[in-house]
Amino acid sequence: MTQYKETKGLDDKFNSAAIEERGMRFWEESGIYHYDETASRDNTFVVDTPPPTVSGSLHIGHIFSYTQTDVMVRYNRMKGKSIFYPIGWDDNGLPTERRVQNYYNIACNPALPYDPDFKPVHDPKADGRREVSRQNFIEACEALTGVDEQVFEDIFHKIGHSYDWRLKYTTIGSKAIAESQKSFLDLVKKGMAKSVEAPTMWDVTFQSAIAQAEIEDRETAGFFHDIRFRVEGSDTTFTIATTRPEFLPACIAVVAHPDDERYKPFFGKKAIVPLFDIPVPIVASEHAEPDKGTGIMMVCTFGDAADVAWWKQSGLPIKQIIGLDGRIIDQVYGQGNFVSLNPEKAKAYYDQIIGLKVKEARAKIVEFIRESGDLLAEPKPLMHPVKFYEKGNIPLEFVSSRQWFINILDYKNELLALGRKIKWTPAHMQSRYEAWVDGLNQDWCISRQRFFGVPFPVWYRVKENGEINYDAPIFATPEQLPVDPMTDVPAGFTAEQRGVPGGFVGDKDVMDTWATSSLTPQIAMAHAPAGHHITMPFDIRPQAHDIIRTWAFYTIMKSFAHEGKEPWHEALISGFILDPDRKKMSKSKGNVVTPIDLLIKHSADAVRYWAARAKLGIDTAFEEQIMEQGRKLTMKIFNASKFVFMIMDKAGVSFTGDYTNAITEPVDKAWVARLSNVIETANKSFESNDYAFALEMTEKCFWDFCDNYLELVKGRAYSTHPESAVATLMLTIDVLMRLFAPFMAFTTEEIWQSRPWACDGKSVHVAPFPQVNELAGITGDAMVYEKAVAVLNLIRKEKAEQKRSLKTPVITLTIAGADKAVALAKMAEEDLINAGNVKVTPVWVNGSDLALVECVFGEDEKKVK
RNA sequence: GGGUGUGUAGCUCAGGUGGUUAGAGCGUUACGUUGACAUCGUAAAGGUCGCAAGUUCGAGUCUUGCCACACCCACCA
Repeated sequence: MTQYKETKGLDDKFNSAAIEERGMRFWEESGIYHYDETASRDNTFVVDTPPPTVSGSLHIGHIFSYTQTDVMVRYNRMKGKSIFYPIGWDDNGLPTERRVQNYYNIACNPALPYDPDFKPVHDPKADGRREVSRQNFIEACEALTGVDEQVFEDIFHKIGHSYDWRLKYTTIGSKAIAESQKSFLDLVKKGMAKSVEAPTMWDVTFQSAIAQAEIEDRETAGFFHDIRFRVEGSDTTFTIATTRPEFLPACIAVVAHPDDERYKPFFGKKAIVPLFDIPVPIVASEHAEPDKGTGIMMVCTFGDAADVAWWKQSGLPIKQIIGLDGRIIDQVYGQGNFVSLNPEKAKAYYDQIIGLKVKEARAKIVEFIRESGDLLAEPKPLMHPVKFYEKGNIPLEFVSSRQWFINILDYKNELLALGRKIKWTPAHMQSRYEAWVDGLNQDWCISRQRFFGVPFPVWYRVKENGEINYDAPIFATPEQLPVDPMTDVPAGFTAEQRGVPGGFVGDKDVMDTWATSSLTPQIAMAHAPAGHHITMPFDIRPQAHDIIRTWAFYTIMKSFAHEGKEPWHEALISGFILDPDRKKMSKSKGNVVTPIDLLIKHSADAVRYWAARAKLGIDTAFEEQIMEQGRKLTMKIFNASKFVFMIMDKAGVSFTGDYTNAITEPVDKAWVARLSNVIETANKSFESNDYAFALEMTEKCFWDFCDNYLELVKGRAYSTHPESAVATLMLTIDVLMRLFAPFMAFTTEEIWQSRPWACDGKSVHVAPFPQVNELAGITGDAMVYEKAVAVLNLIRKEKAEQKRSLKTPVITLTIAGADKAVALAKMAEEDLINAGNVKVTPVWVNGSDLALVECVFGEDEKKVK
């Protein structure tokens, strides 16, 4: 059996570093965090751990929320459950790609063949960015994430998180890829995934489609442009106010509200777009609001989501002018859909904006309409919300392209219903989920035009004329997974047929990183030992509230599609760490403290204490003082325990293991009743995920123990009849260490292993969490203890007020109180005499509240000397 | 514009089912301990529990309205 340490007893001085070393090694070697796959599902606590993104450094926010989960897990472990607590690294996706590109100075070119001899080298200064094949690029990603992951792993070990490291996975690992592809094929089979050519939100920087969940609004400065439009066949004009004049050449219609008297006469007629002289229908539409702008607006290809929606139902021609690179496309005005009453004039204008970026084109068009007199007023500045990709800094555009979509809009009701089957802590986080599902207006676009991600298990036939036939994709078979269509060959074809007429091509996109992350339960199960009994729903999903719309939502969606039920019973939503100015801490503000420094400075248990003090879902200020408080607490736990061990040693009591018969004094039994209350509260709190309250009550009880109970009984423990007091002290340490264990994982282990009694060498973390029935038969009337402390405090207070030492002897003492109170306090008379250094037998008299009637001090012993 | 949450001592936060003079830690000040304690204790100062009504014998705790802040969602001509 693994031994915790060579030496017996506690060190002279509290040394957190040494204790942490011992704990880490002991837990690792004894394998107490290993998942037991033979346990039944009922007897297993299953956690859907969030895999942290490893591109970059670990944030103190990770430490915060992951520690809260660890506390809950430790409680459940002590309740005797087998624990399935996996850990994974989310290394798939854009953040990793960008880091790898810069770190190794390489770029991915999927057209290149794999180079088995390529070795990535950290060389950011090298000239030119070397292009490598997708497989080589992925290997480079894996190499770098491997390094990053080791750093993360070290920190999680140091903070004492109790993952089963044997279950470790990465989201770019082959099993995770296989799971993602399996999920995709299942969605295809169920008719929920389809590939369509449609306008989608497009980021021109990353040149990829993105999903609704990755969009964020930013208040952006812009200008209103009042532009004159003519009504065809008359001199009548009207004014359109727009922030995006560059869309004039892409205008397909003009709309106003059907009840808008100003524009009613125009409906059915045509408007003439200035500069380009495009005749477009003037249409009545509910989605135009009379009181916004001038009440009449242009519909373009495509200014915003409303344009897209309107275009879809109108059947009007598409006039795409913005390309995938965010520049104006080389269209020929006067041809195809680009009709004009004056094609040559239109072409002359349009040709001048071809190839320009959107902003440049806008400036140019403004220049033109100013010259032509169609700009009716100087542009008016305004601030308005504009959609951005959350990681980008150029506004999104709607661009038509072929993408894979998952149908979510048709299942909103089912997804809401599943959300209601999950217990959310805090409960109000459920409304965030509901708000998000309610507000969904796009299906989930899961294809990304990137490289480091899960490829689609799909190929397309190449027609004899060289065109790609997207209508009948060839899907991989389950046996082929994981598959890379860029290198693997579909059944029935040979490698030589790639890219040739009559042959095939692979789908070159990769999946949205959430398409993989949303499968963390399935991925974790794929990494579990054979014969495991894990099933969905999992027990808990811990996560932060910012990713309810992504991770939580997508996981529920996938679970709905694949399992037909909710992915977890409970969602535990953690808050954020705020800096002292109440702002979310972020790297860009430079206010991030690295976790490793905090662990060294305050100790692991102190940082755990800080995290566990905060309730779930509550944003918490970053306060090193709380960590300092935690450090003092661990030290106090250590010293108090050491003191109890010392008392035991001096008292020379040989303990038989039977607390029930050993604890006989009323005041001791009363103290046990106090303990019993705390045990009940702690259990109740943990059951409702309120670990913070369990900690608070435990801590309160512990200080009470140190300040009062210990002071009361230490005299008796040194006396001729120490048995009851010593047994109670031992019992208290036994109980308190287990109550504290989920929080102060290291310190409690040190003390647990150093007990001179009942120490079987097993970890405190697999000892049973204290239960009230352990103390049945011992507890007495808690009031005995309370009254005794009340009297002791009267004496202490009197000494403080007289500015006398607490050791000052009392030579006359008369205490008044109600009969009942006096009777209770009297039961602890011996301890009161000891603790108060009372030299006489106290006189008890009848009164109302407990009070000192007479209290005379003798000479301080020190001064006498 | 809709929603959720928060508003308690200088700071960070507790305050179960409404019940005596509203709590803790940190910070400040003054004493005292320092033979378990790189500590700890006692005490002081500091709060109209965001504001206003209401229910109640009684409200920090329940109801309504308002104010401020944070976040989420939407709009985004």
